[in-house]
Amino acid sequence: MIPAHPRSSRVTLARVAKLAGVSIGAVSQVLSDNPNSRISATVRARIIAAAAELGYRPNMVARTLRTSKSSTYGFVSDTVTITRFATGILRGSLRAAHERGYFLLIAETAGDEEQEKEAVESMIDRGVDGIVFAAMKSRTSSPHGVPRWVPSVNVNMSSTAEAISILPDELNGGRIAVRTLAEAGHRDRIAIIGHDFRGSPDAHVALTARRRIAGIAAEMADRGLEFLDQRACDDWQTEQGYLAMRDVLKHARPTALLCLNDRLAFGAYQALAEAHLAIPEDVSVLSFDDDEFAASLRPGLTTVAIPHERMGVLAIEVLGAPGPMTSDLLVPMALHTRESIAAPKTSRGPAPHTAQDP
Amino acid sequence: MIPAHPRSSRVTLARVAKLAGVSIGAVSQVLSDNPNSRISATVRARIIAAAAELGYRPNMVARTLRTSKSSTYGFVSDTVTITRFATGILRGSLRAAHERGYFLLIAETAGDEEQEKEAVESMIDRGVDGIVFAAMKSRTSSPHGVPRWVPSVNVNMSSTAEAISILPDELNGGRIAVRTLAEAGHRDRIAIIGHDFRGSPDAHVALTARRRIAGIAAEMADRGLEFLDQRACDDWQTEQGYLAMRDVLKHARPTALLCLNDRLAFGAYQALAEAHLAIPEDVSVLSFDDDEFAASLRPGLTTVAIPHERMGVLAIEVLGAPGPMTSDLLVPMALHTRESIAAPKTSRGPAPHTAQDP
DNA sequence: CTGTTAGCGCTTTCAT
DNA sequence: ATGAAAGCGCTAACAG
Repeated sequence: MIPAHPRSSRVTLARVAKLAGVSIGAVSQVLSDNPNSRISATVRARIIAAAAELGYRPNMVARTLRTSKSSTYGFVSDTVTITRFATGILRGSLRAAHERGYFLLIAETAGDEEQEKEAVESMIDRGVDGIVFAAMKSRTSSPHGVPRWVPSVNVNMSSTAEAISILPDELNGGRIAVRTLAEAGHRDRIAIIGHDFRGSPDAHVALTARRRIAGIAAEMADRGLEFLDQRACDDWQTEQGYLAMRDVLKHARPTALLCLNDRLAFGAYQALAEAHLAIPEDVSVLSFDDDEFAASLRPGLTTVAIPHERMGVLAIEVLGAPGPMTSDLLVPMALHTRESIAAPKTSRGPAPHTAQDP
Repeated sequence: MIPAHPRSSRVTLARVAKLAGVSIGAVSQVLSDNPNSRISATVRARIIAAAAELGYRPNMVARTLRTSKSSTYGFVSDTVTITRFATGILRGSLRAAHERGYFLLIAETAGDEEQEKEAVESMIDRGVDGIVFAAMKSRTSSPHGVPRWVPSVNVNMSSTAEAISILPDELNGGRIAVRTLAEAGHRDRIAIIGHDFRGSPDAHVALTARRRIAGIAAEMADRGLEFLDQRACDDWQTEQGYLAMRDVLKHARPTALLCLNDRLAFGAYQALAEAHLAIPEDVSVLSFDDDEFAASLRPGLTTVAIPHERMGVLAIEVLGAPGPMTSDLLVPMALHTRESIAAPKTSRGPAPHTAQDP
């Protein structure tokens, strides 16, 4: 009796076996490329032909049940969507996963620990082979309650768990920024927005931002440079950038402006425009992140980009790697050059590369 | 002999049954809330207690194999990430799915038909209960090769397939835009950027955009209004907005500007600033989409928003609905009011709501 | 009312 | 070299 099956009539190994005139086991061996099993070439060919004719596709659910291997990773983030940061990571992971024949099961937790725990459990119930934790806002995450036998990796968040973390190399990013400005010829008239290097470190600043700041400070020191002016911002949003820049212009006339992220720079652009100061002729602007709108600004904003996608790719590679890795991964940040930087008007030509005291 | 199981020792129904001193079947009935089976309250309590004590979690893979129901939907899009549009839909779907205990399996196809087909097949291999197709760029999609017995729904794309589509109500959105401007008092000096209403319809314009344009035209006609000036743009990017606005200003001096999307408006802002024209005092600006940066502009851009999230939510609701729906769903667009609109300087006060001929 | 049984489709020993 | 058979963990139909 042929039961009218619910899911239409998906082709199973049994059907292929019957058509090829062999056993189910034999078909399985051939179609799942089992290495240690010698099936005669003729039979093998017959099986493959039968499978093709029937349009056989393996039932991954059954295979997963049998092998405890699902070709699926979980991807949990406080915000998967919204910001370019999160979507960049997702994009990278998606691509890397696809290349390996994997799919991603997504969950968004809004930073809520309970939701995260629930998501992780549900994912494990569904047999994921590993989980990537990504974060926008978090500084240091608490352990997410992943059983030891489920591989996991943290992206853009350092965790107290034993899993490894993938982070942008903000320290070097900060250095790159200062170097870029210095090599364009800016030395004594650089202003910075987002942090006050004379004050104590902002308590609210996230971990990675702190490294960014440290990198900037280090490179400034190495070159014997000091900021002409600096403004701390309690939040790195457009509005604060606008306000801070207006403030700066009341007191000083920088040739270059370093913004701690693109949104601040966006605000600064507006303040600069209001003051009828041209970018980059009057003041060069450099920032961090390479947000979506950075290329749409006029002139295009030169910025030290966070390697979102690369980080997402690495996350998948780590999950797929055999042994547990030991140390965190620092992914290099790269300068995305657009039109917002020029040599200062007053002292033309690039400055010498070596540090020089005044 | 207790085999050292691979996935640590996940608690199974068998373990719970043993602890509770009942059969596996009984436990299954209780824990999966099988309605038609009368298990005595005492036994039921004993089972629940045992499950709790052991921390039992159902193996969804096994359950799926048995029931052909995975509590998982596929989400395939040409670009899941990058644009706010796509991520908004994803966000909505994610939330709605979560509320129903569902997860989303994601795939990004870059608009490639081969990739899409492959993704769909792989998802079905994994037993998804339905698939949502979302699109950024597409106009009309070809059928995606989904078997009839897998529910599917299209978001922001009309398909030739028999699945229903969820689309923004662009026609009304266009009307809202014109009405907003008219009610603010703008009548005879409205310029528009992105399309030339005197020419033939731009062949390259996507389907939804075409409806947007039709809505604008209809509302203008209903009110007996005509555009002071208009510029077609072959691509709705920031740069074209800037160029178009500069052009407009050479010939005309509008009191209001209608941009066919936010990026064009962003460019127009820049041209307006260059011309030392203040928004909204000198010219009001209104556009469409509510892109991420719309709130960051200065002044904040008033825009007719695409209901991304709502569309994403509806997609999941449609998949979960019992019977196949018949007609497409048009989701209303809403005006997001910010600061870019004011009454025109020349003729103060709102215009009468009824249309009036010149 | 409860326990036993028969698979879902697949992989993997183990006999032949 | 190939086929038969035993489950992975669960649900649903059927005995008891």
